[in-house]
Amino acid sequence: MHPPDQISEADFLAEYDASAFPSPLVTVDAVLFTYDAGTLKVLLVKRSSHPEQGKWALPGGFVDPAADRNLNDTAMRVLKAKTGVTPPYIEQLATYGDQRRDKRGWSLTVSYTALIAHQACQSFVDSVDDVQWLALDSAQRKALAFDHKQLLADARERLRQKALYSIVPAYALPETFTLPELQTLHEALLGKPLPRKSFRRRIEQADLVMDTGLKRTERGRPAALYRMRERARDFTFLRNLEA
Amino acid sequence: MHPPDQISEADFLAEYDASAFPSPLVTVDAVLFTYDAGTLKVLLVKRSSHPEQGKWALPGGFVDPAADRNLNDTAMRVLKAKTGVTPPYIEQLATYGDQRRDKRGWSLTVSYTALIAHQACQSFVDSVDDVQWLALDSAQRKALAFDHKQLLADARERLRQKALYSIVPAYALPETFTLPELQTLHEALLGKPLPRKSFRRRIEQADLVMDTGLKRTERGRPAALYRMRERARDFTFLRNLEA
DNA sequence: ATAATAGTGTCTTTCAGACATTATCTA
DNA sequence: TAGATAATGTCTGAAAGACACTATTAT
Repeated sequence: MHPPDQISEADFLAEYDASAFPSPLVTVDAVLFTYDAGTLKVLLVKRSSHPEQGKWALPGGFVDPAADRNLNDTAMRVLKAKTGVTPPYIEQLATYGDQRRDKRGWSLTVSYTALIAHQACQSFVDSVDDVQWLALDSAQRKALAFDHKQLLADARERLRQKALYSIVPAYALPETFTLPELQTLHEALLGKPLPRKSFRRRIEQADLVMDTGLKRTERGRPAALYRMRERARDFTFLRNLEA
Repeated sequence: MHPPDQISEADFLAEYDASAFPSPLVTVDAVLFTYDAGTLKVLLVKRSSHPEQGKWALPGGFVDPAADRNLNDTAMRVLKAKTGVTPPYIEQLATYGDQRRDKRGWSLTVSYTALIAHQACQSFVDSVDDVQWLALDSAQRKALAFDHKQLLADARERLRQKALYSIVPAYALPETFTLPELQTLHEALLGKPLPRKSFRRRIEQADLVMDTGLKRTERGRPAALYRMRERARDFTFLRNLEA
């Protein structure tokens, strides 16, 4: 056994100076997806200041120890600043930290994935010119700031996986939606068509959605409008759709 | 459009002082599991200094911007310091950051889950007295430093999930192992018995293990010794075992 | 031979895939 | 009515659960 220090914890804390040690820069970045006009889109922000000034980036910002009680607060603050609202689905994805990703020095960013209905923040986003929804496919071909291309690819891959065993992607739709709508969203994530019957059957059997009684007619037979049940947020099917 | 700053990025970086802004303390903690004598165990370290001096904690440490190129380096450095080796399986799990978790101030820790064979570091661990393997169940009942009880619970839950759709837990076993051995490990994680036939069938059909030709006899009929194929690291079954 | 453990054969059950059929709207 | 899209019926196939059975060791 090492002998314990002779000073008390209180004395230790009184003396402690956090800024005495070199520490990474700490940020939070969010990958906010939506589904609009048959297209997966992601929210990007034009960087107004150095470094990487002028480039498009994921919405993000420094953790503010004074304003944020925890990391989730930071993520929500950052997203609200760019969309005017807080998305109905937000989840921590991964943390990226290394020497090189930011020219200012050793930096670390905690990445969040979030989903929102396009209409829920359309007017806000349209009102500013440094924020835009970009089609996911073109965003992934673009040069983004820092390692955001990687964060974006990882977030998409995670959401793609979820499309195989959950209906979490539905949070990218309005509160009420049709099953064909949800199916095309899943198909966009998976990059391939899904069997209609299987898709509906598993959702209905697991009782993940509630029929509103309303219908939406676009062309052809009207589709039933559903609302997600809260249990769908965490529900996972025992069996994946084929990858 | 905002006008871009007139100074160049190079000038900006030359002026930039990272320590001018308050930043969280940044650490990495690792949850290292093993399976020995029919028991799940986790590696704990006795804290030699303030804060939480004398309490048991997960192995961890500050990110060292000078020594670590990235977060993985930090995780491996921390684990090597406590076990003498680097585990064959290590994966980032989640990041915990808030005002309260560390009395020194706003702090953030990136949690890693790792697996290793007990024998691979037994002698090293036995040689020091501030490190020990503790049965997972008792560790979870103990008061651990900081929010490590939560990190431990989350890591266990993630590994439990993996037991349902992969054979990743096998990295907690020696390089060669028997299928009954692997099955009892999965059963320990899931807290319930598994059907023998199903367990073997899916592993064999997916060709996740290689027969070494050797047998191990404990009592009764000798069991075949297998080695994991590299593809088992990332393989996931299409269908989960029943939760 | 018996006890103990490893490993197999095979039937049932569950649920996704395939695909034809029916339903309900607009023009 | 035709065209379009939504929704269902029903068969097939793949893979997990149940469980009885066989195989191989030590004592």
